[in-house]
Amino acid sequence: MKKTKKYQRIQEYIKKRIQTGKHPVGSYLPSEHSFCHQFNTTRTTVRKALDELMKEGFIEKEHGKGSKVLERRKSLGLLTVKGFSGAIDYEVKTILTKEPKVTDWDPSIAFSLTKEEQKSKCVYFQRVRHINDKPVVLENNWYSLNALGIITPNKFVEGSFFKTLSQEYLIEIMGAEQELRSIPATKDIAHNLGISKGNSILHISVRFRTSRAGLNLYGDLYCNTKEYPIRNSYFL
Amino acid sequence: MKKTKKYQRIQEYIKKRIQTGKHPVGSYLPSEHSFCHQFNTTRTTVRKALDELMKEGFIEKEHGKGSKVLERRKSLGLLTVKGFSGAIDYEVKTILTKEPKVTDWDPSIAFSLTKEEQKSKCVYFQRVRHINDKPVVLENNWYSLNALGIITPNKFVEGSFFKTLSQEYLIEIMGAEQELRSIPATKDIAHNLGISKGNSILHISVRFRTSRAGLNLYGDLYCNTKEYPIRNSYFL
DNA sequence: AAGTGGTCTAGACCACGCG
DNA sequence: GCGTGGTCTAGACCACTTT
Repeated sequence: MKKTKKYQRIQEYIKKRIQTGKHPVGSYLPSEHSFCHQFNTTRTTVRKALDELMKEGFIEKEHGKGSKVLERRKSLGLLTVKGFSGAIDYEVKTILTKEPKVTDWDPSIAFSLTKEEQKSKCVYFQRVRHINDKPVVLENNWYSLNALGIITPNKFVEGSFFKTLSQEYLIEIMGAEQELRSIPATKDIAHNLGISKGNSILHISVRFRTSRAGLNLYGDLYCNTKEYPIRNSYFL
Repeated sequence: MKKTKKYQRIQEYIKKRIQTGKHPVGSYLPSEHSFCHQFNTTRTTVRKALDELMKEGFIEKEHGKGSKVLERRKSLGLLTVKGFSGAIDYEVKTILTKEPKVTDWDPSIAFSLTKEEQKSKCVYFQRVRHINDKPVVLENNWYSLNALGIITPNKFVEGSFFKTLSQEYLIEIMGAEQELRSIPATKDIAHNLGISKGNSILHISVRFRTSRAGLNLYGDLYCNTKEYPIRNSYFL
């Protein structure tokens, strides 16, 4: 009857414990040996489970010490799974300019919606990211109401939407697609970012795919890159 | 005496054979079993070597069939290790507008050079990428003369600089850093891209780190994203 | 049925970090 | 010295693809 693989069950067990705070960020997991006892298996299998968690960015291993729980900030293209703000490596203050509310889908979304999404209303909210008290990124977010329901911002874990999804709903980001364009600022964008209409800004459209069936997160970011360019690094 | 790990030796052996064309793209590697005989080891070790090659993007596995050699096009941020053009998923024609030549370093490079690089002259060349016979990306490239020497474009493998590095020099890309800015086109850029001065374009500065000590590849890309936005996807 | 990769067992020894 | 993770052996059985 059981079809799931043993290493996957162990992997999911540990992942859930990390997501629900049983193993806080910075702490060490129990040793591989003790997992072997707990699950009546061998190190090969336990190590396979831990390898997968490492690939997913939940832990890192330290030779001679143990497996340490990481803040999940795995790079995903320009952005990170920790949140939209991850692309900017300065101190960022976030101001919610439009509270989450149910609306129709915005036709400006750069990706084609699934049939399920088209049948659903969507939840929309807007935020502005500030660096040194100057607005730098204007950010629109959408997701399907049917797939998740409305999440009120006062429920945000540490103010982060992605952290809330992971820790409260056990939803993880699985992948993303994005489009980048350089455009002149419209009057509205310019007003929000405190710049002049027509200034060059970076427009990033992104779709995050999640581990919950039918749930995608859509984002539309307008970045003033004049003082704070978007930076990131990659390693193979 | 021997310090290298067995799986690493197997990994390097197979990688070299892929890079030198002994296992062409699309073909299947010998079976895990046969590698076990060849290296007098067990499948665990062979599989570890193949796992690493999979992570590096050289192969993929097909259950019941074998390990297939891939065209190495692993995504690296916006770009790909196959080449700068990888960020644009249309048919791209490349025109070499300035042949590789030895010059001083351009102060416009967005990254700080290493001491070694500062002591060396650099090799510079410029290309323009066309889509549907329209110029879309203007690309400046630099690297340290001392670290590699000058590579003449008629030696480019299939016209690709990165393929040349991999197949002729066994140099692989290890990582990259980049900065993105939205800027108005200068007169020179506008001229090269056939647009008007002041139009919004995307400026990408990138440094690729390679497996050869002291060799970084610097790139400066000016992209007209009006008709062809930069697209990419990621999976965790 | 034969051959491939995927999972798993039950050990062994080594390299690293720390008290 | 002890506990940790890293490498490796020598098998077994399963799942998938092809003939």
